[in-house]
Amino acid sequence: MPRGAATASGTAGARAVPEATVARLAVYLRMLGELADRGAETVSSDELATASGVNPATLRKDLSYVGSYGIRGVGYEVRPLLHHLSAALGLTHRQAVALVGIGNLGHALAGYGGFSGRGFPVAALFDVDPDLVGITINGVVVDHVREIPTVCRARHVTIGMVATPAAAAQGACDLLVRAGVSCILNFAPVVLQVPEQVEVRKVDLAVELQILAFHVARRHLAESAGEAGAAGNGAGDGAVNGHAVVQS
Amino acid sequence: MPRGAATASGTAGARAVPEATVARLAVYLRMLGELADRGAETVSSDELATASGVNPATLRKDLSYVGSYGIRGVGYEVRPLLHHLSAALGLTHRQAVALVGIGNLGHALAGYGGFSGRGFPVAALFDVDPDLVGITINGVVVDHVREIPTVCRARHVTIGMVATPAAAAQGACDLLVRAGVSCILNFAPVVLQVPEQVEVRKVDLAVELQILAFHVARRHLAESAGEAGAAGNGAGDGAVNGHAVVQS
DNA sequence: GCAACTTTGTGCACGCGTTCACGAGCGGCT
DNA sequence: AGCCGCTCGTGAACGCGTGCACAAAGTTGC
Repeated sequence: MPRGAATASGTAGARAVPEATVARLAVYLRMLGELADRGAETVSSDELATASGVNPATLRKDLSYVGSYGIRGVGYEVRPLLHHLSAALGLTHRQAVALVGIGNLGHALAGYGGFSGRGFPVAALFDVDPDLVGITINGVVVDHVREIPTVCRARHVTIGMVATPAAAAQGACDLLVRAGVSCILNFAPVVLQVPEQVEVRKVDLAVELQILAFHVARRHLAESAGEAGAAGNGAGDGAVNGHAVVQS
Repeated sequence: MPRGAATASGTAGARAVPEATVARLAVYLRMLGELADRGAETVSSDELATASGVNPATLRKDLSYVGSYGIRGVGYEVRPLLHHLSAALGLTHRQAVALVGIGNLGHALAGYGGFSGRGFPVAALFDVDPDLVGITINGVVVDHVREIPTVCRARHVTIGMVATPAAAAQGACDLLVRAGVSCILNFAPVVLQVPEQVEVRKVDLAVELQILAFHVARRHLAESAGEAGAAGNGAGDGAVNGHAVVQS
């Protein structure tokens, strides 16, 4: 990590879009898609914000990061905003996705319609198991992991997903990196080591459950211990602090 | 949201553990498990932090939230810390999990060994499809969604997972809430409406990919625009700004 | 054409989370 | 036993993200 140097200001010049904003923009995009399907012409920031589960001011600020196309007194035109957001999120070109690890989770991901339906066709599948290599899932043939560099380059894969067991994840990741993949979505419960240019996002289902388990325990604790007065059915005092819904 | 009143200090008294800290504690716990399997006796905050992909200071502060059991000059004893963290995260009792929606993703989640292996046995499965109701996955029979309230109560389910299509998610969520489930992990691409006491976490795979796509696009942009020198074959410069790895 | 209402865009402040830096305690060595 | 080196625990500062509140701008009604 850099010390004090380069206080994030100098670099590109284009105002960097915060990570959290990018995540929300993707949600807005989906909501806009639904609105467009429903035939809506315009949306106010209030409507779109409540539908997305965020504060209206946050939404407006988020949209302002990518340049504002709203009409004061009216709201946002659904179709233009949808296209604009798509462009801002880099969805103008379909991004080919490679998936390594066709186990339990991998198989589901390979068959998941939500990816290709939203511009992310799963273009390559890999595993080491000889019984899996050669089979076809959703029209894509499973190749051996050693083919990752050649196949990924040939099919212009830009995003990799790692759904292997923990022990194999780093190796799969290394192969993807060697294939020129610069963004990786990691489902394996390990912290991947990657060169600086490569971006990794981690989705850890067991951790998600543990976070919830913590809240269950805390709730039980607070409920059995402290509560004396009040109905205890949740609302009211606000003893236990603030935000009930996280909706990360 | 409250204005100035109750500046988060007065409340319960027990220092509230930040959400982000809880998420990291779960990661530390896993790493400690691996270390214990490997026969390690002690770990320093530096080792555990790098293994978990976080700053050592952050790790120490995180651990201090749940009471510190470290030994100055030595580090942390693996086994005691592991037990202590398990207790702090509410893993002393196994939390029964219910899964609604046995589609592509749901089937994989039902068969995923990582849950029951880490203290979260999948104790109930639900769907509306008559072809699915009655079949057995990993020793658990799929029940009809209408059975959610009775079955969940009978099996002491504390955590619910929603893996239905978007249109059915809210209904499934409502049934889980009525069954007394207070924590829900939502895989459907909708913002669930829940009463205040219920906590929802969202895992949205399409959004994750879109976030990565954004970074791919930004990288392409920066690379084609500004860059003049360098090989461009992947390794090397690292000119593009700051943090490459997010590992959320 | 003017006034009033509606809704966007954004400067500002608050609070949270992360990181640094340093004091406090513990083990090992002489 | 005393000193030294190592590592934890934590107070303080920085930076970021969020939410409020208000000005700018456009639209509708008269």
